Amino acid sequence: MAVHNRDIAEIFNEIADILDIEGENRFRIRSYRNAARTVSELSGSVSEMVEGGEDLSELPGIGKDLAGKIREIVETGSLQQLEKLRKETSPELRDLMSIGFLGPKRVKQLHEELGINTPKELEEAARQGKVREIKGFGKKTEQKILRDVEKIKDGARERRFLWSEMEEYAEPLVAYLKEIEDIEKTTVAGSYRRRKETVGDLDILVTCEDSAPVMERFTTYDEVQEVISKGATRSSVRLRSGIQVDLRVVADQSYGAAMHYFTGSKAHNVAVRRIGQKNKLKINEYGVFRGKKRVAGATEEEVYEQVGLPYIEPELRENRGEIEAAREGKLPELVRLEDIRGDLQMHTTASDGKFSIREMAEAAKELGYGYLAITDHSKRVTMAKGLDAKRLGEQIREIEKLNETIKGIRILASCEVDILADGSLDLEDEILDELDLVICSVHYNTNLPEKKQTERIIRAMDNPHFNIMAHPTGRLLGSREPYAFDLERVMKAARERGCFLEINADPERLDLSDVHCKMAKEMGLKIPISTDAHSTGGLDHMHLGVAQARRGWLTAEDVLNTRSWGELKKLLKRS
DNA sequence: GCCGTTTTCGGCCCGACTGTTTTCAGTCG
Repeated sequence: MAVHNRDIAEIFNEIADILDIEGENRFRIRSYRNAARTVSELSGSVSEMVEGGEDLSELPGIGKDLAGKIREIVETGSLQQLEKLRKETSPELRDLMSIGFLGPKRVKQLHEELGINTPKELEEAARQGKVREIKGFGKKTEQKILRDVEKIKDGARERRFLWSEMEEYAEPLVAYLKEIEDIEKTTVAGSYRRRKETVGDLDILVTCEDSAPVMERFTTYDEVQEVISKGATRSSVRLRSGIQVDLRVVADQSYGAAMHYFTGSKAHNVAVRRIGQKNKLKINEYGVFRGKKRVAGATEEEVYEQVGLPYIEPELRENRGEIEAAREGKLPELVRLEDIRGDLQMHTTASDGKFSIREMAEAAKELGYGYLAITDHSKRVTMAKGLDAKRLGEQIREIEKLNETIKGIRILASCEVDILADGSLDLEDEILDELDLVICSVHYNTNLPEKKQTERIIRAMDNPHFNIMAHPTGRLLGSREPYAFDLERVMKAARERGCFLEINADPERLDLSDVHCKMAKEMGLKIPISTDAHSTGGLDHMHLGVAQARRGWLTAEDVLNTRSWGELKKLLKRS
């Protein structure tokens, strides 16, 4: 059984939690958490690195000791140290930490003084009024515990929202806050600004002189269900949707420092501050300070300048090499929405789309594109009225006619052809030969063993008509895991054959992920960004795909459809 | 447990809010 990066990260996180409750040295605990993060965000497989004899201590945050532990996990599937810890302690206490404001110290207290191990026992004790008797706990804490235990039972676990879902909450709230006269700037920071594909909560930054009216307006917003905290510079609320929103108010002269601080990521901030520290600078949300003297703070550019770095785009701030790249002047100039010149995947009424070819073409023209590819499903996808060779032939003829009447944009004849279980394509070569390009995807037999799935896809790429693999991993954010296959091998195969893997800009897919984009880039594989629109409105999702590409370090050069159709055609041509 | 342009020891990012206390620990971001 292969050990995945996630398994290793989970073991380290569990060790960290147990040590935390045990009251171990907090820096040692941090080391385990850092290592968990490093491993889980790595694009390649740690197991394969171990098998390939690579030196794991080269990885950031992983030294000789943890490298040895990773090797043990890969080779045996478990870690002696964790098994021992589980025996010596009460590992179920971990669950208690998932209750809001209960951290390791309080969990330990509850365990030692009341013998509490589970949320159920905690509820009992709180109901009987035993919790308030512990030193440091009180009536309010006891009530909060009862409320939170209830929430856990309701299954109302904190969830992450799609970026596009979050936008629907963020924009109206920002507009609402901006109605206050004295407000100078209002910006959503946090992972929303970094354009992470899913966002856990909203961090809003406001600059103004007097914070009181802002806090008042914020905490009385009509979607607020609960005010978690309310202070002079910071307040937190929970909306009815379950989203937590944190609002920070600072003076305008601190805007840049505060933006930097609240945009994160945490790991990026820590790294930047560490550089500051070495240069005798203190960096906080109010500015950059040398002793007591503020030397920067109004803009983010200033903050970076003080630590000797150029401005780093929010999408890159994950401490995944951007600081080193910045230091060496090797930051990529990220692709922008304006660079996109065409859309290479969409559906029409011929299969499961809502609009005609003409309507899609006119909408694409409105967006300023030079071309669009019509990629209805092939016949295997019966549910979506997939096209057979005859109907596709008719569509090709229709497109030819439309191209004569609609000026200023070129409609490309294409198809989203299913990759069948044996790796053959769902349509015959004769008809594929008539298309401008061919998109291929897996919709069925998604649970083949990893090796078979990988070979199936690569076999499909052996067909010289295969140009682009659509939604390559098949994942749906929050609801479906990627199917099991070796993406790295598929990428290598694509590069060898002149095929490509797309970023699907559908809000639920965003497939490839940021990490996979970077992996492709490092392999020298260019990537198209397509919307997979099923309506004219769906074409607007392009910005989501571009954001994903930016998070994956892609430049306009790295993205296929930043080119004219003439140039693109040459790149698609397989020898 | 990691790490090094103060390099093999002695550090490890920084501040706000809450609840319970009476000066601060715990937790969070």
